[in-house]
Amino acid sequence: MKDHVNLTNESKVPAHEMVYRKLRDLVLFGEIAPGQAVTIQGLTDQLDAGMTPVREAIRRLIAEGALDFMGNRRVCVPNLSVQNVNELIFARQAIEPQIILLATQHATPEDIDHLCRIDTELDQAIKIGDVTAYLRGNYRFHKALYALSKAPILVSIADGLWLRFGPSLRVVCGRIGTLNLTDQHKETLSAMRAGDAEKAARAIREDVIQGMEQVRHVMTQTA
Amino acid sequence: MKDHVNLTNESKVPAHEMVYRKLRDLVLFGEIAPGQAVTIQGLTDQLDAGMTPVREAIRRLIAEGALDFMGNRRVCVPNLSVQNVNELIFARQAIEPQIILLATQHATPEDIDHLCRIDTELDQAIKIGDVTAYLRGNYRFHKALYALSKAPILVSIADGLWLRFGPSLRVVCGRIGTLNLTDQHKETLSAMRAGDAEKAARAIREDVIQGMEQVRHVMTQTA
DNA sequence: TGCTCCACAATATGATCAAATTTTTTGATG
DNA sequence: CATCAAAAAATTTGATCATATTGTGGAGCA
Repeated sequence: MKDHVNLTNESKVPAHEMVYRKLRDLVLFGEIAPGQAVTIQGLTDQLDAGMTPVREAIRRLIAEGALDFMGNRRVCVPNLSVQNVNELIFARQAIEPQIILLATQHATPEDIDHLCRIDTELDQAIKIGDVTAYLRGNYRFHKALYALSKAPILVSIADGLWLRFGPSLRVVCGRIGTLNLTDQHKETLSAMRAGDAEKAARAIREDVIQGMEQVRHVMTQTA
Repeated sequence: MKDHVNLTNESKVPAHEMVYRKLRDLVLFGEIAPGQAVTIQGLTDQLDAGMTPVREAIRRLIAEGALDFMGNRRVCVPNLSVQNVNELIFARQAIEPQIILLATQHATPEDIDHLCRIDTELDQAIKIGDVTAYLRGNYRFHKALYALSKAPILVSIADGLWLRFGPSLRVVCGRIGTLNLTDQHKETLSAMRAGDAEKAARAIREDVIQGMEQVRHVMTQTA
């Protein structure tokens, strides 16, 4: 009688949560391109889920800024304007260094080892030019860093920002290639290992600004 | 012909949007106290709306951090910890001055007159000790300021922060009384009128820190 | 070009099922 | 016989779906 297995989940997570996560991933990693429309019925088919869970997931993503509610009941992944990118740069460089400052204060050597492993995978993805692996790995690196901060509100802000510029990162990679990507992960990690929170924060600020400047560069050309 | 008025709306705004706004107000102005539970069925009765719109509104508010999704499918208005307040202070003082900087650059004399009128109403509310009018007016003042910035992403972040500390402001007012409230609205406005964006930003930073310190003070005692 | 009408997609309702909490019942122990 | 605890029933609440309703964009026609 309990054999009605819920096809997609471990019968623990509700469907609307499941749909939310899938859709979030689709947007965050650029699998639904900026500008592309999103329909409720399209998603009920694509993710084969009911209509109610899909509706709820879309509302959540709209509230987080990952989707845009055009006036006429139409929903799509937003295109970033140059002005938007400037706001994102300001917000990230204002928030993330503080998160890393706190993270450094809480990080154990094991935590830092874990971060190093993620970063190594990242380098590998860059070397072989696997864009999807790079995007996911880069996000995973930053997320792991956030988790150490024990600062849920700041993290939720930073997460919301990712949802906004994430979709454009695939475009950026396509334009400049993974090999030309730079980051400050190594510098951040060595500062963290040394327990120098201020220095780690400065390194991440560099990392953020470098990355976002590349986005700005590409967006300026496109617009 | 369209005289089938929908009791609550102008037959233009969808029900889920209507429910969202009402519920948002209820939370933002502390009419649902921090810690208090929120049930779907309770809201369908209280706001007399269908189940689907209520569901979507709740999801949105959860995504914005205004409501908290406790594990067992239970939802409530979050209680702020001292740690949370510290995060909020940091985030507000990092973001809002930039918004006001941009706002000052776009503000016309008429805009500033409008802000002055709101601030006058605010003083009135303080004088007669009308807590609800004070809370709403204070929010209205900051919102009007935000609107001038033309920076939608930064504004949505700031708005999200209000949703988190707003519920506690009523508690703060109850504790220290409206007459002991201080703000830097006059200083901000005169700097804006003089076109000194930097000074206006500094004034708002003062305003934010002063206000949030009062929250921290009360929360420290309560916890 | 501007109008009417049609089809489709989104919105909203209420029913149904499942899970969780609360209350009641019952049994064991001091 | 009273008290407490564990189990079971009942009620409350959430999740999901099928379906009805409404509104929007576009096709067809003047």
